[in-house]
Amino acid sequence: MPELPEVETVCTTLDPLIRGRTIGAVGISWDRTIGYPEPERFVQEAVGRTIVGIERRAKLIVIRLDLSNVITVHLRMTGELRFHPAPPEESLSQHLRMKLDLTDKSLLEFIDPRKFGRVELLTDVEFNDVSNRFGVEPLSSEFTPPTLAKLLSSRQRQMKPLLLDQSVVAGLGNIYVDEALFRAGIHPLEISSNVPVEHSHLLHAHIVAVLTEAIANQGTTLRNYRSGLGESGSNQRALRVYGRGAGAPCLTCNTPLVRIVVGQRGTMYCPQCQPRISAPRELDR
DNA sequence: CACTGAGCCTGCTAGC
DNA sequence: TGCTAGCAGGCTCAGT
Repeated sequence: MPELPEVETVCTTLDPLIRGRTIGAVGISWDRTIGYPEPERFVQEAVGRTIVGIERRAKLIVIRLDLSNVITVHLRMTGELRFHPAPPEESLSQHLRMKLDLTDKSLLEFIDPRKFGRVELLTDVEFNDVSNRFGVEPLSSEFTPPTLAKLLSSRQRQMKPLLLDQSVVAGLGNIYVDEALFRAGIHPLEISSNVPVEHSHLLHAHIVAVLTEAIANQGTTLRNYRSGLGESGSNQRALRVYGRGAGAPCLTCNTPLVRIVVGQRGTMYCPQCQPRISAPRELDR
């Protein structure tokens, strides 16, 4: 599923392609894809707008329009935003949920088999409210080792749910949290306030490294993810725990990896490399 | 505050 | 071969 590196890749590939183009028409084939406003109004307000740029905030694709509006796209699990320089000959994807026809005949398609993805049209002011609900951007200069140390020490939450919480750190998802915790040697159920400062500094470095490497590899393609040009990423071969089966040997120590469910999400870790610091609570068993 | 579970969805796979 | 049950999970909301 698309997380920060995948969304970043989509944005950087799409920006030079759609910047400066104007929306001529909007097609909506699954109403609930439009999260806000009502589909009718979405169309009214989008048509005629010129795209001035595209950027990322957390896992949101932010398409900046003229007249102080934005279109945000959240890919959720299986969403794909794909640009076509000219209308495809035939066979529109059966999973096409929305498309923007641009006035130069090019088009931007939103394809989403699972229908979890959402597209919204907001004013800059409304978008700022959305943006302010997200936590720190992990690749920004504001994300420092002391910043992360404080985020961990000020709460008593399990590490994995904490890192997945978009209001704490923005853009991390299941893949990169598992990978960063593995590299930092931190158990996914460890209580955040019990993580020593040196360990949190290590985690900081690994979060940055894991995301930076994934962006360099154009993202992780396990199933659906594609860039704005329809290309797969190659970061899947850099994964050390995510996507490997329970019992697969740890690449560091050969210990069989363990799979648990945390907050409804499958979680892989190495019991040898990621030991608990504090005593596990009853419920963690 | 921290945590749990339901609901949203459909393609894929394991098992019969 | 053909069918079905169960799994995958980001996010929001309601309840403990």
